[in-house]
Amino acid sequence: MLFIHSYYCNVTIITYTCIESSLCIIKLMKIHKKMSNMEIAELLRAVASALQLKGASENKFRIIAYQRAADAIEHLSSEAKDVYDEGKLTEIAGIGESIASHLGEIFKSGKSKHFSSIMKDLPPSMFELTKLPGIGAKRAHKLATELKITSDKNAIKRLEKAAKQGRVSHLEGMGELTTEAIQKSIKEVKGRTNRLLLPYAEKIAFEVIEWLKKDKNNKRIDVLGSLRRKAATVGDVDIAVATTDLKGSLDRFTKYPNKSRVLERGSRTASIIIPGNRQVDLMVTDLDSYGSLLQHFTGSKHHNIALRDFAKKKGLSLSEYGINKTDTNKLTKFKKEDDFYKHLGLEWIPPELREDTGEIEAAKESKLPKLIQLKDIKSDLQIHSDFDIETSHDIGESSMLEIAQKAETLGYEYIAFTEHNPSKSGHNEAQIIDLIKRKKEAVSKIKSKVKTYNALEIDILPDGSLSVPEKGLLLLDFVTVSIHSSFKQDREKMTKRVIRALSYPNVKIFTHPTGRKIGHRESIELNWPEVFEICKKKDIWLEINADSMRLDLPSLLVRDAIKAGVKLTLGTDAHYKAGMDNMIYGIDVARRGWATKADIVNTRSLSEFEKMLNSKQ
DNA sequence: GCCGTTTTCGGCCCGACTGTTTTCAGTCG
Repeated sequence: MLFIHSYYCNVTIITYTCIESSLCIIKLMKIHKKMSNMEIAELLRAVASALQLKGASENKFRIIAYQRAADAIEHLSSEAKDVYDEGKLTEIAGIGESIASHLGEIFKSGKSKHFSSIMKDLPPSMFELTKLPGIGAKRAHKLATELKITSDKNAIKRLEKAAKQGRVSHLEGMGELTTEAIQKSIKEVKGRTNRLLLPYAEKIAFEVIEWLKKDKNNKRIDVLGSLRRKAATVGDVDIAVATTDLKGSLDRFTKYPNKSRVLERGSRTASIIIPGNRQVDLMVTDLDSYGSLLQHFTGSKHHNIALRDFAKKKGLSLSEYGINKTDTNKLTKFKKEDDFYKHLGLEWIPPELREDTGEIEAAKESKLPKLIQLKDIKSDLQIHSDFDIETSHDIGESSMLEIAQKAETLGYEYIAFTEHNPSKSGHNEAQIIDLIKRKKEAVSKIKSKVKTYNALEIDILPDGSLSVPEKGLLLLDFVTVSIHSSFKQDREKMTKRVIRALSYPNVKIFTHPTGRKIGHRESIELNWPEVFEICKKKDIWLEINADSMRLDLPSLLVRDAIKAGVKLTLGTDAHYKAGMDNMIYGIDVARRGWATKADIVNTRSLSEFEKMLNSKQ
């Protein structure tokens, strides 16, 4: 795992990390009562693979249905088990009566007769082998049976050995090149960090784009895929180029100096591997079709499938080349992406919304939200200065004055200092109060055009009490609360804990509410509808933490919160002044959660914000 | 197996690339 702090990337300092590979920690697939969404998704994909082996005798759309169901479960904002308990599994798009009943059986009894019978005669190893790029169900099955690799334990390792011994190339339909491809795949999967955090993916793309820009025939260059949609994590880095010389553009790309090897090279696309076993893909086209290409490769897959379904009903067929009128077979090309959408009778849909969660219907009715932008932000509501408040957590590295000056350059009107509370074990109540008073005084002495608030980020203890006495809470301009311990409490206990914490006086923001650290720590379990209700009632705001490893609230919950009428704040959680530049990653999350300017508190002017603060319950 | 602006039955996105093939299968996005 790569872990680098304070990496300088052009205009901003970012902290980034690669995420541990889930493939390194191969979990054996077992059906049990408390299956997580990830495990269920894996199970449903295994069922799809099993069905695939039946070939022509199997309805291929049944296979696709299982794959879609797997995606649907994986992208849920709450645990499937909880949805089941509420009797709402079939309300999930992609889950019908049949799959819902099989999942129900699993949650009830820890077993599934149906799924077990589908996979009964198949070697468990094949489901491990399908995790290798280039190995689908059929090859996995062939390899597993012919090479007599049956157990899922060490399946990949055993395949590697067989390939080395030349036993793979003897199999029908697999030659030397297939053997080589398998060996490379294994090597890459072993060393692969699964998905990249957004800033790191942006940095890779930035460097490749700089290289491509030197070819004057490359007229337009954009990122594609999840990177363009600003997803929290990115798999492969995809780039589009509009050029007057397709071949020349691909040539330049495959000669990228910082590559490990060229993975593939066609007449319209090429892929390279860069150090870290990261794949970068290039798609080239002429200028006339650039809009269509951008649309196609921005995805998401689900958005495109839904869009094609929508087009088909109008007698149109979509591809990266343009829109084809089915009856006349006439292709219309698009230079600009918004013309592509217009041709379908839709508003241009911002990439962040392209996940097939209602954006096509909204675009049709011209009801897409006017998404928040970085320039709307007038404040950063979570910053840690170097004021020594004697906390057991980390303190900041920049002074209050430096931070205020930085806020001025960002054009902010106000900011909040939200250092962690003084350690509870090292101080008695009087000492905690004294430290808060001293901090208050320090804040009051800052000379800046920017209004500075004296707040704190206070621990929610395991029982839901706060680590600062009530008298201390009232000395602050406002209180932010968050969980920094006992993340594993069950849903009921955690919900009670959070609701108790939110009931203390002067609590205004629940910061990084899920506590997740992408690739390192799962979200806490919480009854979100209940928490939303309390927040709305007590006018407490939920933070979207812009730290790229947190991005918390996640975008799905952002959308749920907005629907529930809850207001949100953005905070960088900066521990050094340059960290305040990370606000853009919070904006990305907010946009993916369909947030408008009105939904985010710190788009308000200082006077409006003051009013909101003072309308305490 | 899922789902409904043509539908409770009959559809279900579309094309590129590779390898092992002589016209296609498998995989990917």
